[in-house]
Amino acid sequence: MFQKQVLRFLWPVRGCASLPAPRRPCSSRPTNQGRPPENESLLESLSLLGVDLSSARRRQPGVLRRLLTNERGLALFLKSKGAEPEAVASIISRFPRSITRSCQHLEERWTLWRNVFRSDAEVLGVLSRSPESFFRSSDNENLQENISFLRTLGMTGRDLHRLLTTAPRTFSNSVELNRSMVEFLKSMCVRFGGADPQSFALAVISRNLYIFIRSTGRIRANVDFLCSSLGLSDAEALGLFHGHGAQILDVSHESLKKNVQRLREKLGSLGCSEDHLRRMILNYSPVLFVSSERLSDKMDCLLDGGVPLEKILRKPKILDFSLDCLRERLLHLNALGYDFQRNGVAVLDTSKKRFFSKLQRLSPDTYG
DNA sequence: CAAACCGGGATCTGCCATTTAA
DNA sequence: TTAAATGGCAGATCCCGGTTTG
Repeated sequence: MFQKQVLRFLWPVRGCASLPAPRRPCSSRPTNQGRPPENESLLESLSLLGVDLSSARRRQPGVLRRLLTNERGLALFLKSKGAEPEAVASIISRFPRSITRSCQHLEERWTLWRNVFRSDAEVLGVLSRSPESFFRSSDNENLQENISFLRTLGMTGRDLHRLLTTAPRTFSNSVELNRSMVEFLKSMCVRFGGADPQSFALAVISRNLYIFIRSTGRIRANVDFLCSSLGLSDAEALGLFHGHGAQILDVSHESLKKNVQRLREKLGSLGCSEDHLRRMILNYSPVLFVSSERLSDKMDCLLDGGVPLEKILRKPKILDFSLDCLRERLLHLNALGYDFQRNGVAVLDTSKKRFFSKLQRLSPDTYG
């Protein structure tokens, strides 16, 4: 109890267990390149926990020089939540600074995360996957503000759960950063003449859970590029980004440009116009996720398999499926003399189960 | 009834650069 | 000055099935 008070007095701002490293006296010169040496007993203690020291050293060398750390407290804490020793070692190896958090701080942060999740196991799962997301910030107040802010926006418990599970880094962003992303999304809505910026922002977030871990600069660049490159009207842009286009906002800007350009070239070589390109992307913009080489191969595969180009342009979603999957299905369908022109291509955009029951109906003798 | 529409699930971290704090 | 905190980046689908529609 006494010790805790002392620590809090010495480091009242952040809930940190450790003291700042004291000045080294002049008489004992630092040994390696003017830096104080690593803390030998800390290294021992970490080794005992199974931590990969070289990994820790490579990532956050400063931590290994600290005189006061809380690795044992952290290990006990995580164990009490159900973590295996290997998981603890992995967490510390990947984010060494985790050992500088005090037990009280850990309890607080865990509680805040736990309120969003359904069980300790879920928290542990995400934490193990991405230790950095949990530990990178020591600001629990900011975490609380983030949760309040997102709730105020109108996000439900389920939304928060999806968000924290999928993109846990979001919750370690400063609340100002998240707020500015929301403001940016609202301004997008206004720019395109939308009526309800708030629900537009929520829709984009719900369709693209990674949005908060992107920069507004990237999103803006992608929006501007798509609008000008495709010559979108306000209404088209609004509809696109509110719908499936939300997903493609966080593709890296260079990739997006490249994929649009390659798609443009591919369609051009097939005799399509700019308008075909525009309509294809508006029909299913996630087609821009497909890497350009793969996309070209898939289109060739479909065309060779007898799928009319017009059908592909109208339903680019079939390009989502793997080359192997498309080949296999085309093989089956061609063997049965399936007419894509007459019967459409929706049969390619189904689950395996549905596809084979469809085949069965088409040819009970072969597939029954 | 089957086809078409539509959205969601898994996973997406680990590293570097810059700014801030002590 | 060092280390902590924070922002930002690269990478580049595939598939399933509930619900609505015809």
